[in-house]
Amino acid sequence: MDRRQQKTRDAIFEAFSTLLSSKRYSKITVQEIIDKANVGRSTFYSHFETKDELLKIMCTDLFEHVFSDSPSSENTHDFSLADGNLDSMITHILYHLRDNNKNIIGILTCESSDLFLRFFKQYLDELIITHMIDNLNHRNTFIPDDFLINHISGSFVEMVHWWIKNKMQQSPEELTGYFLAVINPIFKPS
Amino acid sequence: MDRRQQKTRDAIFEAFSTLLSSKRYSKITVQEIIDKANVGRSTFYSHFETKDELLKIMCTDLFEHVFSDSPSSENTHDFSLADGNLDSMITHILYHLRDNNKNIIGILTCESSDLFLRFFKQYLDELIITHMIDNLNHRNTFIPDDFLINHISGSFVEMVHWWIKNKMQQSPEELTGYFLAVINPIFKPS
DNA sequence: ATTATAACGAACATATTGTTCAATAAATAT
DNA sequence: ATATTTATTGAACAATATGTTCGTTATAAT
Repeated sequence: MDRRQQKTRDAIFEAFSTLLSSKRYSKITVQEIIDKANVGRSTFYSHFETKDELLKIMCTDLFEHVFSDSPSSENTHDFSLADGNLDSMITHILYHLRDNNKNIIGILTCESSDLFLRFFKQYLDELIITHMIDNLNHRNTFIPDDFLINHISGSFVEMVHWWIKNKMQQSPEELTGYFLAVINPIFKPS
Repeated sequence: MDRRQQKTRDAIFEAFSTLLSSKRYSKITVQEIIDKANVGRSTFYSHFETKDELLKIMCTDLFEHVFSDSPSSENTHDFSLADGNLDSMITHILYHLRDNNKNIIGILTCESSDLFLRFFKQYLDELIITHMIDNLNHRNTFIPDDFLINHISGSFVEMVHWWIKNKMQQSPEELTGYFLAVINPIFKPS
């Protein structure tokens, strides 16, 4: 990729992220972004069709980074709740979210986190479907699969939302513990 | 309240709701609202400062309607999970959401439901804090109260989101069953 | 019938969006 | 090193949205 392209792209990401940390997404204008990024108007529109697309691409970039080197992709397709696979996977994801200090600090700001978390949940849904399908099959409850999937990914996202809102005070390990404590009991025989 | 005020207010709510069911909130303009509601521009702005405020007021109206005559407000402050209080309360809320055919159909459309659900969760958080505080105290886990509150209200909201997305196919009673099946086990001794 | 108050609507300044295009700058290829 | 390709620039543009103002008209309340 042309160095010039990369430069403007980075500048736009950087500017957008900074803006996101200080004000709500809906209140940010393209004008502000290009002012802060110091790129021409036409340049912005040659990179991104709209502000929405910019956000989506930034989110996708982050997710790919977070999930690409996650333990699950290296090891196995088994997320069984018994062993520590799910445990380490969750911890890993949380570390990525917390320590990603590239362009993502802003996007995680609670003021604008809703959009990010909505995209994030879509990713999680698919992740759970492909990796936890065995767990879901080997249980005997009346709860539909897709309800359960939605519940797990939804709980995760709401937890991250709470975490961000609380300035990420808890360690990833702590959070993982909390999460498993509210999710695991569902699968245990009563 | 002056009949004229009520009329324009209703017309705006109605128009806004209709628009919400056909397109995303962020894409709806004040111009479209006043065109469809057939009210003057200055009239709109004498009622609502911004589009955001309009949404917030519509949501608040709905919540007050949903929660005002809920079982909990009549009977007791005890939401104990043992008896059927929580059960009937949840069912009641779900019925309200499903059968409210005033101005709310649009706002529940999945395309725009995020904002609604975010407001909704704020309400739920407070509801749970005031009504379930005893349940939270009488358990012995390492999970912090506010994490648990967030988990419960978050799970509820994500469930409603899933429900709306699936065109509300399940009955409120079914949904309540699912919800209790994923929440109750947390409180049971392992 | 009188008074008060809402709605109207046109006009206004301001801001944002997304596009176009010729000129300029910087990268890549030969 | 030179030529060629490609990206950026900035100004100008039409189109649209925002939020306000104010005199006029219509409709409630008393």
